[in-house]
Formats: sequence, structure tokens, C-alpha cells
Amino acid sequence: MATMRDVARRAGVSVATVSFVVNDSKPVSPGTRLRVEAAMAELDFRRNAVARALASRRTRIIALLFPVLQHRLSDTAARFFTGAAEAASELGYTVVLWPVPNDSESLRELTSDGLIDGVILMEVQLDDHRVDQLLAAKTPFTLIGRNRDPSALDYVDVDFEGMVEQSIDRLQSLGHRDFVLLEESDRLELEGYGPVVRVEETFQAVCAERGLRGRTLRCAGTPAGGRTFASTLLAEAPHATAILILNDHAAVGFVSELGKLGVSVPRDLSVVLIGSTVEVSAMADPELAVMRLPAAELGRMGVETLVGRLDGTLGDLRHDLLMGGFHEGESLAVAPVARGGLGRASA
Amino acid sequence: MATMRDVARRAGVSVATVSFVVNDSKPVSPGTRLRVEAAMAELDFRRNAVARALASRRTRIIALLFPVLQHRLSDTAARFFTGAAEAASELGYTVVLWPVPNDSESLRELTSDGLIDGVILMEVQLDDHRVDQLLAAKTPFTLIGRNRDPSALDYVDVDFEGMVEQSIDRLQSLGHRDFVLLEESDRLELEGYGPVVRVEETFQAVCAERGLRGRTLRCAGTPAGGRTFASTLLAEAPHATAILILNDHAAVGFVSELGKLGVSVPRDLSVVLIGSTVEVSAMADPELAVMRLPAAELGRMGVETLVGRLDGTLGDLRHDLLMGGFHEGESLAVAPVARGGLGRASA
DNA sequence: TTGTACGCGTTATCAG
DNA sequence: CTGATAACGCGTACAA
Repeated sequence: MATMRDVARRAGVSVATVSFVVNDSKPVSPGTRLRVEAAMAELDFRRNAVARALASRRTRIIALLFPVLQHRLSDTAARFFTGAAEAASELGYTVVLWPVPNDSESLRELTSDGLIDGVILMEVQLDDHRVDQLLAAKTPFTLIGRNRDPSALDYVDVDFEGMVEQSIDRLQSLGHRDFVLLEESDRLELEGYGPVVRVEETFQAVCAERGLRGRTLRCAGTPAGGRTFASTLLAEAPHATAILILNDHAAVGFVSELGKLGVSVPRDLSVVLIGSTVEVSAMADPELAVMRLPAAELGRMGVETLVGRLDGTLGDLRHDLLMGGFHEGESLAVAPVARGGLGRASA
Repeated sequence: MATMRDVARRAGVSVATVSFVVNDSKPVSPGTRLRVEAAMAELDFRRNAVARALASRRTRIIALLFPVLQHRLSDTAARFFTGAAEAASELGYTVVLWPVPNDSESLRELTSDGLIDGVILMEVQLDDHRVDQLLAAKTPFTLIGRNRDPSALDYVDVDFEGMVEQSIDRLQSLGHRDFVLLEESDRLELEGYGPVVRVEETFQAVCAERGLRGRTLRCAGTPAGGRTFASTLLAEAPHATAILILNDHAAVGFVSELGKLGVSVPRDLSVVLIGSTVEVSAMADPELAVMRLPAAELGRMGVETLVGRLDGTLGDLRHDLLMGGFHEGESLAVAPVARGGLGRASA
């Protein structure tokens, strides 16, 4: 493998000059530049990233932290990753998905051995110890999501508040006044996951504000959990005519089971999936309305923010909220006011 | 950040000695070792991975190549990644998921800039240009999957042949003699994806051998594709009593639509999902039988093989085939011989 | 058992 | 505009 010295010798210049043309960090006369470029081509020169990193004290690598205990890397996370990768590549960085066990040691090692310039955190918890560790390690980072008090941190997050509000808007325009919000029970118990908390708070606030009936219920984040929940819903909230679901994995089972119980979507019940994808929505029958999670955009913005911080071109803190588009699907209909609720829906 | 020099000074030894205790690459007397360790602790010394890599000419980083065009990173891939990560960590390596655009330049850069020691390839195509590129670049790599002629390469792959055979065994023991294999149409057109080809060949061979009826059909790899396929099946293979599905994303829609058409699973049709997960199987109703893809194990073995190659502790080529466990689910039943096939199933 | 000194391939500084 | 040359932080013969 050819080094800069080889190229320099071949072109009859010094290594410094070669470096200048490689990075064009300094002006170089057209003549020598040509000679250097020729030499590089002839020798098939590839710059050594490790040496480069050692000398410049930056690797231009960004780690997207992936908690290894979390066994499901959703579609959403994949999109997020590719969005981030694209943006990084445009900015001269590369982002890699880095598996980090949940012990505190691994994160310290990762951030202190100099192999990465910065970190992007996803699946941020309300009280996330990783944030403190990164602050202590003085590693530049940005959040995808928010912890309890992110006011002093760079973050990009989904505008769950807006998404909930907009979903309710849409349903209200169809005459619905009696809502249920379905969340995932396991996640909440875990510690306090931002989206879950924020969605619930917004949901309750909006309902109160507008004089709507709003009830929050939960079930396990599995298809079976959703199935079981179908009858729970009929028992606990028979009058509801619309449901917002923040529980991807339960949604399909839930809707399928509803059908068996004689409840028709959307005739008897309108359904909106929050923060999911059209792919998931298409798994259900009928295809569900969904407020999409703007995954790729989040990834892109996360990287742009972090790179801005790394390159020093970012002065103030960045706090961005993004909303995903609304996909209508086949699960919305005018509220069945005349029918008297779910209990008699199929009668 | 403390360097080795700092530690050496503090402990009153030379940097070489510090290096010896850090890597224990040479015997060190208990006394000085203790002094060095104390100094390291006091100064909170962390070795610089970049300098280490430059000097030793190895980074101990393995890249798991992730094709960015592929927007769905399945559950399976996630498991695979975590399995690989675990194994790597035990062996003193770290594996990261590296996004690689599909242009040939990116892969060359990745492998020639010295940032990674080796590569693991997943989603290997029958004719995969990446293999040639890696060979040309002399980058150590192992395949998860197989290209057309992998005889000279290290690989770990799913034993699709065994899985198909075992599935047919099970169904045959229930009296089934008339099978359909459902594959994904898009993937095959793409180029020739190993699993698809191998499963089909095995399916046809086993059926021929045992005098069974076996028909291969395809549909799009989407829920909608599966739905459409339900009626296709009734038209094209009304006599079939069992179906093997190598099409994750279509399975749920397919089964759901079958129900609407009055075909009952498993009474009228037995269903086995091939190379998927219980999570996907649970999305369907009833829960499907599934020959699981041993994802985590594949990841683990892939890393073990590659590391063995990197460390030179692996003499011969490694060719490993793994089978996943069989999950019974609720989609298997005795063949409805008396009923005369799907066409009249619900009559 | 420990120390010296050089090399790894670039970048960056400073002089010309 | 170009060239020497000193870092960058660590591994490792070789010498002591």
C-alpha cells in the first residue's frame, strides 16, 4: 500500500505538499498538483485513516449508540440509521451503529479511547444515565429524543405533542368525541420513556381543554397483548369511537381481534397509529391511518446538528421538533353517534 | 487525558514498561506492575485506540456491512447484530454496523483506509460483486450466506435445505401430500438471492423424491401481496393442503385474507413459516408454525470465524450450516384428505 | 526485568 | 507556494 512518502518521492515533492493536495488545505500550484495527482493515481494511493486520525486528533466517525439488550431494531430505527448515514457521508463523516451493553463501563471505554468524535443517542429515557456519562466524558453528543431536562443539550425529537393534537383534530372533524389512547405497558414500567409520557400528557390535556372524553389504557407490546386488549377495550370503554395507538406491536393483533368480536373498523371504531410506519399500518386489515415517525429526517438532522457542533459551526443549542406526515389509510370514518357505542356496535 | 508518558513518569518507569503491563505482553515484576497500575488508576489512564491501531496496524474493529439501500433492517438482522457484538466483545473485538452505499467506491474506501480489520457480509447474493472487491482488496472477510461458489471462502449460513426437509417431514407425518411453497417475487428478480434459490430447489427435489405434489408460487413481499395471494392460491392450487412460506412480510396478510375467504388455518390449510421469528409468527392469527432463523447464533459464529482468521488461529476454511429450532404454533393440523381440497374447504 | 529508540502514516507549524 | 520537521500516542526490536 502506497504511503504519502511514496507519492511524494514519485512526484518529486515533499510529503507536506502531498498532504496539501489530498486535503486541499493549502494552495498548490496547478503544475505540482497535477504531478502529485498523477503519482497518486499511478501508485493507487489511499490515505490511511488511522494515521490521519492520530495526527489530526479526529476520526470523523460518529457512533449511533445501539443498546444491545434491546432485541428489536425496528424498521424505524433502520430508517433512522440510513438517514443519518446519508447526511454524514455528505458532510465528510461516517456514522456507524455501535452496540453498547448496558453496563456503564462500555460507554466510558467507547468515548475515551479516541475512536469516535461524537455520539448520537437514541431511545433516550427521561432519566438517562448515559447523558451524565457523556457529559462527564466531555464527548460531544446529540440526543434523538429528550431526557427530563434537555434545555442545555442539543436534541432532535419527534413532535409527539403536535402529532397527537393533529390526530385528535382529524378525528374531531369526523365527529368523534370519545377517545381512547392505547400505550405500551412494559415500556412505561421500565423507567419512563419520553414519548409515552409526553403523548399521554398531551392527550389528556387536549381532551380536557376541548371537553372530550379521553381515557388512557395500556397493554403489552405484542400481538397477543393487542388481541387481549380488544375485549378489554369493550369492557372498559364501550362508548369510545376512536382510538389512538402508540403501540406498534400490539396494533395488528388488536385490530384483527376486534373483527372477531364483531367490531368493525372503521365503521364502529376509528383507529390512528401514532409514530409508526405505513409498513406496519399495512399489516393490519384494514390498513390503518398513521401519523408517521419522520425517522430518516430525524437521523439526518441529528447528524447535521452533531457535525455542526464538532466543526464548531454551530453556535447556539439546537432544539428541533419534527412531525411526520399523516397517512389516511382505511381506518377512519364518521363517528357512529347514532349507534350508541361499541357495546352494541355489531347489533 | 493521561497518556502513557504521564503514567510512566508518575510510576517512575519507562513507557515501554507501561505498555507491557497494559497489554501484558512481557513479564513485569510484581513491584513495578503495582506501581504502574496505581499510577494508571490515579491518572485515570485510558489507552488511545487510534495510536494503538497505528502502531500495531490493527484496529480490532470488525465491520458488519449494511447495504443502505435496504430500508428494512429486520428483527432478524438486529438479532444477528447483537449476537455478533457479544461474541466480538468476548474475543476482544468490537463489531459495528457499517452503512455501505451500493456504489463500488464506498466499499473500497472502507477496506483500504485501514480503519477496520475485517468484514462480515450479510444478505449475500449468488453473484455478489462485493466478494470480488474484498478479495481484490485482500480484506479478511466471512460470509453470512453463500455466493454461487463459496468453496474457497469462509462462510456461515442457514441450513435452508435441512429446514425445508424437516418442515416437509413434519407435514408429511400429518398426512399432507400436496404442498405449495410461497416465495418472494421481488427478491428473486433482483439478482438471485441464495436462500430463495436453495429453498426452491430443495423443495422441488424433496417433493419429487417422495412422490409429493409440490408447486412453487410467488408474491410480493408485502402484506398486500400476501392478501392478493390468498385468492391466487385458491385458483392455482386448490388441492394443496399445506404451504411453506419463505416470505415474512406477506405471511400475515395472506393468513388474514384466507380467513375472509372462508379457508380455515389449520383445518383446511397447514402453514409453516420458514426462516422467520416467533414474533412474526405471532402477528398472524392463528400463530404460525415457524422454522426459526438462528440469527444470533449466525452472528456469533460469523464473528468467531472471522476473528479466528484474523488472529491466525484458524487453519482450514470454515463452512458452517446452522438450523433454527421449530416452533409449533397453531397452524398445523392433520391433512383434510376427506374434504377434497381448498375449493370446497368451507362448504 | 526494564529502558532506549525507532517506526506507524498523517497533520500542522514554521521557515523560506 | 513549498519543504523540513516536530508532533500524535503507542508497540516493539534491541540493548542493557
